[in-house]
Amino acid sequence: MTEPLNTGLLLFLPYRALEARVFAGLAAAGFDDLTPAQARVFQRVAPGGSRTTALAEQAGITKQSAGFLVDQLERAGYVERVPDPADGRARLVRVAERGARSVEVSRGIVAEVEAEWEAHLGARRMAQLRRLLADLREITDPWR
Amino acid sequence: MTEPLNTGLLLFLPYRALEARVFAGLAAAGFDDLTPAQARVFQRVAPGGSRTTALAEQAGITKQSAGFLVDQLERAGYVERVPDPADGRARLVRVAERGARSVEVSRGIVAEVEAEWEAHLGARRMAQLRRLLADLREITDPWR
DNA sequence: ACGAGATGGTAAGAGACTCTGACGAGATTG
DNA sequence: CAATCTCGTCAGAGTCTCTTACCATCTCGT
Repeated sequence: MTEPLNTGLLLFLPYRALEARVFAGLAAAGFDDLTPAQARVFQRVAPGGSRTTALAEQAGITKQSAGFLVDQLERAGYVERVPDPADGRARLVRVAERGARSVEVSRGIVAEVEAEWEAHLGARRMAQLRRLLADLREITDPWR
Repeated sequence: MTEPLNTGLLLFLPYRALEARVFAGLAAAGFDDLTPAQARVFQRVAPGGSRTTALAEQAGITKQSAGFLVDQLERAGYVERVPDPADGRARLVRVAERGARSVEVSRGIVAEVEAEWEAHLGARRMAQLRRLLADLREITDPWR
């Protein structure tokens, strides 16, 4: 892992840069109580709601940790839990009102950063990058 | 951050896949005492040695946390600390013997994964991807 | 139907990781 | 030489994650 520049580090650097920008922007917009760990779970809540177990798998943590973080997100008003009509054991985690507002803000920041990247790379190469990453996802993302 | 596929998530997925492979391989090779946090610091130790403060900056953590992790890495034999001849306050963190062996192993695993990616994308597009990421690094990596 | 096993979720406790604030020792600048 | 900066450490607290264990509910085979 110590050679000049392996592909992993090359992937990680822009990811972290983007994440940092989103956090700074959210904090500036009043969403300053969101921690990185909470955000990584919140980010994966599907439009129709997600089960805690599904969130845990996709975030790469145990369901206990996911439950812990969802508790905090619920207390802070980012998500709400409703019973899952399809399964009496399960509850669906859904984006709540405050969460939806934070999504709006972060969406704007992501668009801003992506615009900067596009300005640096050029529109054609930016599209190329996205296409390459999407292709790579086929063999690196266990969830589709 | 909740839309179907922002570029950040696209970057993160292959990164995590690679990291997971390296960890599994290291553990299988007997380096099973290395934690993710330790590895993220260890990964950034420069060939000639690095100062704790520099490692902290590059890993995006405080110098206290970095010192804590270097302590563990030292105890486990991955790194050693030597006085910095250029600065009496500082000590240089260098890769130790066991650390060097782990680097060899992880280098092999990274090469293996990159070969799989190349097989999936094709040699030309893999090179394209690396070039694009290297370009992106210019505006997302504060350290060069 | 009904029992066995799988699955969604929670609880308790411990350990790992990180932060803020404060500090000493050495370097740098004027 | 004095003021200031930088490297690193210590102390304490908070956050995040894990393992182990458990209950409730669903699913499947008989």
